[in-house]
Amino acid sequence: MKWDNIQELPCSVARALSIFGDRWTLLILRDCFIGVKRFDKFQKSIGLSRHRLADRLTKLVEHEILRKEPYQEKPLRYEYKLTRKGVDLYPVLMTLAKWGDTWMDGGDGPPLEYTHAKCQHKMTVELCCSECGEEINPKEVIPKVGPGLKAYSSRVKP
Amino acid sequence: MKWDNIQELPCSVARALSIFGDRWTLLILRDCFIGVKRFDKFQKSIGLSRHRLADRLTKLVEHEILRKEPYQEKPLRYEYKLTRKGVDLYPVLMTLAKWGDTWMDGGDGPPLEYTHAKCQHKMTVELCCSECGEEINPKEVIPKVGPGLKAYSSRVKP
DNA sequence: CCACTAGGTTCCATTTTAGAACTAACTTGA
DNA sequence: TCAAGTTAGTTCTAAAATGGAACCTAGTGG
Repeated sequence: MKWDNIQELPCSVARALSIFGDRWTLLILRDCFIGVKRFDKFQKSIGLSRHRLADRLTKLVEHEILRKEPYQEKPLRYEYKLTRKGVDLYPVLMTLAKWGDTWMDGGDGPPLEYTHAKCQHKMTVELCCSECGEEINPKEVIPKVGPGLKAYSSRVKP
Repeated sequence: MKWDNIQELPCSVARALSIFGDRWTLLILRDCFIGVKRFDKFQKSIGLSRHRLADRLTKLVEHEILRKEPYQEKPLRYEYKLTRKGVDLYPVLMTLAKWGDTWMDGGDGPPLEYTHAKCQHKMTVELCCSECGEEINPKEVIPKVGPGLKAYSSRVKP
């Protein structure tokens, strides 16, 4: 299976990863959430080659995860901003960061700590049920075939 | 910057991605959560080359995200099981899946739907504050320098 | 005029990957 | 007993992706 075919699988994880399942894209998005907007800033912050960076930014714009907006004319310059679709990736980044904080801190504690403006406490993120609000235990979540998988099956072997 | 150096950055997202920020590893872990345990099942389910699969499984075992356990002797065969560290990746997979369900369903609806055994409702996952339990809005989370970043800075330029 | 900034693009050597074929150590059925 | 099947890999090679340096374009500041 080639990477380019992965987005056709009837799996939301595979489809999401077809866009940012590579070395650098999620680091670019992490930077977006901490306020980085310009080409050179991304490059210095992340340390990837300009070549790759240009490529990834273009891809993110194509997928409408970032939007290019001019911030000056003469010479015309753009900055990259998260769209709604991009902001929606916040839970992915935060759960990744929490896992890294827990398992990869090298004994030094988390690189960043977070405060919740609403309740003013130092916080971490938790995964909760949209219906009862309780914290999720993986064993208590039962996956069932949904409409997307049914539609796919009927197309593949009708 | 080479990929091999990424895990040394003082960033939990980068460190986490140094293990599974590639094309296939998160798909292997997704399969683990739906009960896949054996080499051939992974290969058929995901469609990556046997070569890559062997490589990724070895890496996941080295990082103690999976554990190899014999399920028969003569010939000796192992299966791969999630460790505690691996199970802790559940929120990452579920938030990825939710994003894919929302933005990449191709109009067919989600491939899988989930029921919460505890409350018996069809559910999605939400990101909540560990302290006040309210749903997280990215704008209300304030990151501050933590001990991990301080320790790193004092090592790099003391 | 010269250096500098910002945002790329081009080129090429090195790395990584995909896919097919091969191996090893058994088990099963005819 | 012997061929075929199962499971879990490993080896090989061509093709694709990557990293890094140099170059380009369109300005600004001195």
